[in-house]
Amino acid sequence: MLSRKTKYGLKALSFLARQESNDPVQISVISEAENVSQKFLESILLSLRKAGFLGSKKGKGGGYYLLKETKDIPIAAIYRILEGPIAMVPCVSLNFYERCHDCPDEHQCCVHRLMIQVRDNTLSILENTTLEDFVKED
Amino acid sequence: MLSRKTKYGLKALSFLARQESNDPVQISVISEAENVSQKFLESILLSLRKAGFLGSKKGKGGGYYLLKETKDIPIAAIYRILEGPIAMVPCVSLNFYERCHDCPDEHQCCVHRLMIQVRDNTLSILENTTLEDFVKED
DNA sequence: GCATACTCTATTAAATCCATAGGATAAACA
DNA sequence: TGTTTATCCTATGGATTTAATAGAGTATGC
Repeated sequence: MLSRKTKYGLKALSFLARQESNDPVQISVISEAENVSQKFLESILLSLRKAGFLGSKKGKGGGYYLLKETKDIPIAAIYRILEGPIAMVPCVSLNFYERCHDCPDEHQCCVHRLMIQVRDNTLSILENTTLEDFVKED
Repeated sequence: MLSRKTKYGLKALSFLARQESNDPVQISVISEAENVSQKFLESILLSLRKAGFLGSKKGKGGGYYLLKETKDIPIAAIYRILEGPIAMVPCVSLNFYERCHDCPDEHQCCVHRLMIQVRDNTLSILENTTLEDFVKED
C-alpha cells in the first residue's frame, strides 16, 4: 500500500509541474488545491527539498519550485525517497537490500523468485514514468 | 511491503505443495522446515483453511493439507486473503475499492492513473503464477 | 521592523504487525 | 473410557509506523 505521504508528495510535485512559470508556490496553495493537510505537506516537501528535487524560498513571495526539468524526475526516485524500497521484500531490493532471517538460501525461496518478477515489472513502470507524463496526461 | 504473514503463508503452502502425498502435515513440521514461529503460523494456516484452501485434521496423525490442486491455486488469491488488496491505493483496487477523500475526480488524479498500470502488471503476474509453479521451480 | 513563509523538533493518537499464552475442542488409539 | 495429540480460538502485549498537530525558530522582502 502506498502511504499518504507518498501520494501527497506525488500530487504536490504534479501540481508544481503543471504551473506555467517556475515561480515559488506556497505550501498553503498546494495544500488547498490538492486537499491535503498543510502541516503534513510541509514535512513532505521538506524531504523532497533535502533530496534535491525542490528548491525553496522563504519570506514573502516564497514557496517551493522544481529544481529539475519534469522529464528528468522519474517517479521511482520520488517513491524511494518518500516511501522507501520499491521491492515488496527486502531480500529483492536493489537499493535497500536486507537478508531474510528465515531463509538459509534465498535463491531457493519461492517468494523471493516471485517478488523479483514483481519488482522488475513495477520498476520498469516507475523508472519510465516521469513528472512530464503526469502533466501530459491532463 | 509484503508482511511476514503473507510470506510465511506462501512458504507454508509451497511446503505442502512439495509433499509427495497429500497426507496431513503438522504445523510444527512446517514451522521447523520453514524457520518460522509455530504459533504465528497457526493463525495463518487457520485463515487459509477458513478461506477454503486448506483442510485440517485434529488429533494424532492430524495436520493441514491442500484442498485443491496446486495449479488451481493462484498466488493472487492467497495474497488477497493474507495481505489484502493487491492495488497500492484503494481507489484502484478491484476487490477492495475505496474512494479517496482528497480527490474530487479520481480519473484526473495522476497517482490514480499510474497505480492502475502498476496494479495491472502485478496482477497479471500474481494471477498467472500458481502453487504449481512454486514446486516446478525447485 | 514587520509580515510572510519556510524550518525544525517534539508530541500525539491511532493503527498495524508480530508474536506469545493458555485453554477449548476434537480425533486417534489403547 | 481415558490419554495423548494436534488443531481451534480468544486475548493480550510490545514494537513500530503512520498521519497529523503544535509551536517556536529562521530567513526574506518590502
